[in-house]
Formats: sequence, structure tokens, C-alpha cells
Amino acid sequence: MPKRSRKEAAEGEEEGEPARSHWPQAPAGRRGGRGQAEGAEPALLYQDPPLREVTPGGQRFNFKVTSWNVDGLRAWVRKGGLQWVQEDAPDVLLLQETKCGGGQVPPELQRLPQFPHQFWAGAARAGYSGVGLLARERPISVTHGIGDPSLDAEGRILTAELPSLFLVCAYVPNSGRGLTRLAERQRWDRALRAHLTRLDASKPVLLGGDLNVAYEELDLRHPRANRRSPGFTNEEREAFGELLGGGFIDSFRFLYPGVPNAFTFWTYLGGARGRNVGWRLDYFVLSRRLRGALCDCKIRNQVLGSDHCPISIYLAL
Amino acid sequence: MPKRSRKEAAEGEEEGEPARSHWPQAPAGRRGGRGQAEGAEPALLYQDPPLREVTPGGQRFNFKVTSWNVDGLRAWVRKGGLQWVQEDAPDVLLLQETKCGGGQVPPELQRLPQFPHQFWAGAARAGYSGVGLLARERPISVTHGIGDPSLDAEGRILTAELPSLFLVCAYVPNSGRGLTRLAERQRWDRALRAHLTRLDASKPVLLGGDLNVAYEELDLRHPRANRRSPGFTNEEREAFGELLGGGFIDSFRFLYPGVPNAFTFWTYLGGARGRNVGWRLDYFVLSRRLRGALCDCKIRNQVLGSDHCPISIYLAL
DNA sequence: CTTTGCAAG
DNA sequence: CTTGTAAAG
Repeated sequence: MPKRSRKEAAEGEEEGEPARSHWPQAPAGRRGGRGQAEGAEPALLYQDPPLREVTPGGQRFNFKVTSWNVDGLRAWVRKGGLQWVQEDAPDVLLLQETKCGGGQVPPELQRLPQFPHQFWAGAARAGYSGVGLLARERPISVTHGIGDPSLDAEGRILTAELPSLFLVCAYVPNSGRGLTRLAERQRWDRALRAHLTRLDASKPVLLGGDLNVAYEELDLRHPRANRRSPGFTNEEREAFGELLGGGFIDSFRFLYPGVPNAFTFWTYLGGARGRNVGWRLDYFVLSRRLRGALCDCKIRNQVLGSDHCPISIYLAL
Repeated sequence: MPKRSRKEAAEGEEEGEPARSHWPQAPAGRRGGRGQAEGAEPALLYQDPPLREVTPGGQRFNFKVTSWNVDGLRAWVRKGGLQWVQEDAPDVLLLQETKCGGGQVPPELQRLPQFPHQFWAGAARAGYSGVGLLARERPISVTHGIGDPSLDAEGRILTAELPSLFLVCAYVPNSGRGLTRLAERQRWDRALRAHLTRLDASKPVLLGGDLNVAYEELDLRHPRANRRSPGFTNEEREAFGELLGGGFIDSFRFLYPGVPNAFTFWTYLGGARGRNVGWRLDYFVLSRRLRGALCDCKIRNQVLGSDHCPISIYLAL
């Protein structure tokens, strides 16, 4: 694998400045209509540019991962989520908020020939949380949890070792109404970072999932109104910042800096999705040294079946 | 109001022998098909004969009451129960298992011009039990409960005094899975009988509602299998028998003795309604001395919207 | 099987 | 607003 100029350049930059010029830029949401208070102007839906199939160095992607918070696996299957997944055909599928353990996974999903290797982590509490990792090829190993028993009772982390990287599926806990779980969330954020750093010491890491934080103001529609809402507190944002400062990149934002209205979650309340009043909560976070392998990161916000949409990452490994 | 021959005859009978010959007889369910064990033969749906609009003495009905266990008033409204009720146009509508108190009754029902006088009894426990009584004309008075505070916390009884009778709406408690509430049910049955007898001392009584008992073997599809099921225990049947022995009549059975497959309830489980695997749990029970005023009693088993169907009684007062 | 309420998001 | 749960029928 020859080193390519763009990759060299990227490796040379020190401040985490993301690439700009030669990556496709999504059209920013047009401003229109009334335009008074924050949120009065329509937030147009972010539109994925065509898939960039190659790295800047010209290497074609050979590894695709899709992540989706399904908000209840069984309802999601009833709503046809499986069809989209079959067409999407990723190498690995990461699912969050399954709200069930492996024993309650619908048979049609368990029998998908596309994903013969399936791993499920359920919460102790029935109908709550839960993640899944489904793979086309058998991982070297798959482990449950983040390494802290007090944080591992809710089925939120699965870690697969693959030949060239660790793949982590995460469903980061919501801080709760009234931020009742914010302190626990902070412990969680620290533990997750430690877990990723530990893994990263032996192999590069790809983390995918619902990280339950909108990092910057442009990552949610109503930043002002949500200064103390779960998912946009300083505490949560800073924890994410420490991840980025610790050798990891937010692959979507790395590719599309400054692009607004690119959300992955819309509350079911009040028809938020129809008005694109959303949040970017779902991420692929990548070890910095893998950034040269990054071809593209897609937000499939037209895809229905949950209050989150699926996201995909394309790597040339 | 001239005394009419049929009425005289009815008053003369001592053993509670119901009228037979000149009342319309419903066709008994035809036997067909396999016919092995109890329940293997199809139980054809009982079909109401045409409405008998007059008493045997020739007096036309002038008072119609409909009773319906709605199994959740709000769902029932969503399913269009109101439309049928508006066409049915009874003078009084008795509703059971509303699963809500007056404060949660859908506005479109509260505003029905047809029923300007509405009375609701909710259970202390939200979403459970509850009855309603809706009237075209204002009752003299309406009271809550059966007269025993230990039995009156669940919104099961409303009693309206009308000029010529007491009208009681009842939702008798289910004895529970495993008959865990059978003892309480027996207390309830005694208290209900006392209540009716007390009322009957001053005015004749019409009791309508879900009495949660199938009295005879022909009042349910599978009597053998349900000997110890809630609603068909000896205890519950005997309590109903005491009511009938105490000066009251089961108006449907009085009119249609021996007619099988006339059910008012079908469990949602296993498609019971489609096979008419049901129970007769809903009744109009009448003071014996009112039997001459009885024109007809109808089981509207084609009407959907609940796991019970509505029943109606037609009186010439 | 269906309705409630509830917790959670 | 939607998912799941439980209790109840």
C-alpha cells in the first residue's frame, strides 16, 4: 500500500484540522421564510453527497460498517428495518437500543445469511438499552462491556477484534430528564475513553454508535434552548472533546466540517423529523492514525424505522 | 294501561317458568362438521330474531336501555363505538370497564347531544374498571356504589332513580386468575343482591351490565373446561341463582329459554370471537313484577369495538 | 390478544 | 410520540 500525498499531508497536521478542499461538501441548509428566533427558519435536510469510494490516496474502500439506533429491535423489524439493511449490505452492522436480549431477537433477523455472526448484549432490565453486532465474517473475538462492572449491566458495549482494528459498538447512556444521571454519564464517558485508549494501544479503533452527545452547536437544531438538556451539556461535550484530543477523530465532521443540519436523531414529539429539528448523536469515531483509510461517512437521514437514522462508514483497510 | 292476557299468565306462574310459545325463538346453532369433543363442532353465532316491539299485552316499548362493556372507553371511541351508539339511540346507555374516570372521557363523547346527562364512576386505581351511565333525560338522582366502602373503590356501580324504576349499572369484579379474588367476589355478590333488594322495596329495579358470570352450561361454549374458571364457578353461579330466586329475572333467558350460543363476550386470545367461543356475561336483570313490561332483549353480537358486544332491553313502562 | 399505566427516551 | 414493560381481563 503506497503512501499517498493526501495521507502524508494529513499525518503532518498537528491541530486536528480536518481536510477540506477536495472532499465533497454538502450544500448548507438554505435560509428562508420567517427567520426570526432560533428555529423559526426551516432547517433543510442535509443531503449526503455521492459516495466517495476511495481515499484521497486513491484506495478503494473494502470495509463498510453501518450503525443504527433502532429504538426497539422488534418494532424496527416489524417496520421493515431489515429490508434496508439487506440492501445496504455492510460488512458489519452495529445496532443500539435493541431493547431486548439475544433470546428475543426475531428469528428472521437471526437467520439472515448476510450476517452469520451475531453478538447481542442485553440489559439486566428487560426492554431497556441493549446493543448488537452482526458481522459477515467471523471476528477474532467479541467481548462485552467497558471493563467496569458497575457500568456494564445495561448492554451498552460490544467490542469485536478484527484483523486490522478493534470495532466498538456503543450506546452511551442518556443523562436523563433533569440530568439525573449526568454524574454516572461522566463516569461512563471516562470509562469509554479509557477503554478505547487501551484498545488503541494494540490496534487502531473504530467506534460506532449512539454517543448521546451533540458536540458542537451545529450538531443540533436548537443549541440555545438545549444548553442544559441531556446530550448537550458542557460536561458531555467536553468529554467528547477529550476523546477527540486523545487521538480520535469524528469521521463525519472530519470530512464535512461546518456542514449544518446533518442530524441523526429527531424526537418523535411534535413532528420534529418533518421539520428536521434534530441532533447529531450517532458517530463513527476513528483512531487518528486510521484517517488515511477513511473514504466516506454517510448519514442516511431519509431512512425511516426509528427515531434515529442509520449512518455508514467506508474504509480502505 | 289494560291488563293483557299474557301478562296475567306470566304473573300466575310460580316457579319462574319463562314464557315460551308466543315469543320469537332464535334458531339453535346447527350441529355440523367433525363433532368430536366439546368444542369441536362449530358454535354458530346466535342471531337475534326481529325486535319484538310490544309486550305480550300489546303495549309498545317506550324505554330502551343499552349496556356495553367497552374494554377501555378511549380505545372504544377510537374504534368508532360512538357511531353505533348514536344509531342505536337508547334512552339510557350503560358502559362498563371504561378504564377511566370522568376527567378522561373523550370530549366528543361528553358533548353528545343525545346524552346530556352523564355520570361516571372511576376506580381509585388509574386505568382500571370504571362505569358510566348516560341518559337522554335527567334522572331524579344518581348515586355511586353499592353501599359498602370496602367494595366501592373501583367504580363498579351507578344507580339512577327514574320515575318508574331504579336503573343500576354494574361491572361485577372478575374472580381473577387462579380465583384469587373469589372470596371478595362472593362478598360482592351478596352486597349487590342486598343493594337490589333494598331498592326493589321502593321501586322496581332494572340492573344492566357485565355481571361476570355465565349462569348455565348453555351460557358459555366450553362449560366442562371452565368448571373452575372465573365466571363459571359454582360459587358465582349460585350467587346469580339467588338473585333469580329473590324476585329478579334474567330477561334474555326469560324470553329465550334454552337458546344456545348467545354470547356477549369472547376472549381476544386465539381468535375466539371468529369461532364464537364465548360467554354470556352481560345481562339485564329485572324485578319480577316488571316482567309484563318486557318487550325484548337483544344481543348485538355483530357489533365490534370491544371483547364484549352490546345488549339492549326494551320496556313498556 | 388487548387495554390500560408507567418509565424511558 | 414511541418503545418497551406489567397487570388485568
